[in-house]
Amino acid sequence: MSTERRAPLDRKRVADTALRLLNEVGLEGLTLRAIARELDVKAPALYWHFKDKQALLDEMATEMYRRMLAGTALDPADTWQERLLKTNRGLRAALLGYRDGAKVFSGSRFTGTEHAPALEANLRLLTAAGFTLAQAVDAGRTATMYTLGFVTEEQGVRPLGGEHREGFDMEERARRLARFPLAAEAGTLLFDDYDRQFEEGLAVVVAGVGARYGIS
Amino acid sequence: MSTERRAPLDRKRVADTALRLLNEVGLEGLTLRAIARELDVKAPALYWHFKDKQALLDEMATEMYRRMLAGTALDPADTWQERLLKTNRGLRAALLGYRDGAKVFSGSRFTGTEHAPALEANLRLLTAAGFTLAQAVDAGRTATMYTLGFVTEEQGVRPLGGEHREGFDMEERARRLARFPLAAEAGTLLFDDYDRQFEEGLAVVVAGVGARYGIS
DNA sequence: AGCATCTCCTTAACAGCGTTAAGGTGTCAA
DNA sequence: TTGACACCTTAACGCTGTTAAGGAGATGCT
Repeated sequence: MSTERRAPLDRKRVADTALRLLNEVGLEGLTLRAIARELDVKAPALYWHFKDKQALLDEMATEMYRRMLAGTALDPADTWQERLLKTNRGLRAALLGYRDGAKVFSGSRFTGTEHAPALEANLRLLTAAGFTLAQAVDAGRTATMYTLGFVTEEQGVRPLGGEHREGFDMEERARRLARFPLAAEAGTLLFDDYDRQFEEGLAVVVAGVGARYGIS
Repeated sequence: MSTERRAPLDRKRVADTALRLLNEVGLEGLTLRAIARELDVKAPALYWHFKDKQALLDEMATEMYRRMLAGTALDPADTWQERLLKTNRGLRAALLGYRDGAKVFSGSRFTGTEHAPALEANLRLLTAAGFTLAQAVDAGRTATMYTLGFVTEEQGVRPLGGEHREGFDMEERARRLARFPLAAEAGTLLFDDYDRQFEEGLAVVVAGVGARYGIS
């Protein structure tokens, strides 16, 4: 009979475990009871560390953000275009790293101030490149909103990189849209190669930032 | 004793009622039992008309889209810029018309082919303006993803145009970010005047479409 | 007229959810 | 030895989406 006592939980261990579990069961399967079972604990124990489930989701989002920072090398010599591309590619990669990652992320708020250094660095780089502070903020937000929207949609259609959700039979779609030739032809373009789609849209946003604020 | 018999339900009546109720109770309060009560019916009755709750949410999203089309006047003489602006302003307005509108919308798929005529019209206008079909699709998608991401965030912070969610005290934020002057100063810019923010980002996207595809 | 069929809804129930209340056990300090 | 505190358990509550089974009213067939 083992008298080994499990080390006490802390917020980070809970969030890490929950993130790992998220990839196995998805957001709708991510119940407090399942997380607790994984931690060898009963569900109400989690309420000692988090005031409710949303607080745990907030911590998970913060941890996702930390891992995104760790996975995105920010070179101070980046041009503003490179920086915008890098941060948004990094954001997408981080979100795609978890099933329903975008939903978890955009439904939550960060718990600390850990996002401040990166925000500061990006604002500094863009203002140094000639943007006003307001322009830098608007540019970053526009790109971020695009990325969040894109990945949310991407993960809604293709939850973990596998099959499509039902109702996406291309042949049947083309038949239904026979009276709308452009829309029908667009079908193959609409659902293929998300990497290319994302890069294309991101390039549009970056080009727009340069064009609208007159900075190249 | 009234022998009046309620007219039988249909999918549209259910979806309409659910949309009205959504604005009173929000997505998390939108239970099948609450919807059924509103329709003077018991919850399992809804399963006669919808195979599950997601099917009802899909119908609601489709109805939102119909109302967006009805509220957006599409002039065939629009320039491509005007068309992009109009459709995305209309999309945002439609989403903002319902509590958690963006979440309902982007978590769902349309039920029919009713989106096809508008899609066809937009693709026709953009290709006539000189875009290739692939470019037109990419341009429209980029703008739509931006709008969906933006409104999702907007409604997450300010669920129905009222107060902010807790944790958005500006003074306290500035104090915490004392070591990050640009980030601190950006605070007032970050959370003010969503209309202006949205228009600015949309203008960036439209400018980017023109710049990247060389069409003005 | 009588019987069957189909539509639309009800009653009853199930497993599972987030959450709260109350209490127990181990550890460390006085 | 006593008390306080950190951390977790057991039990329960009201709620959820969903299924199974069946009943009432209209419609059509013989």
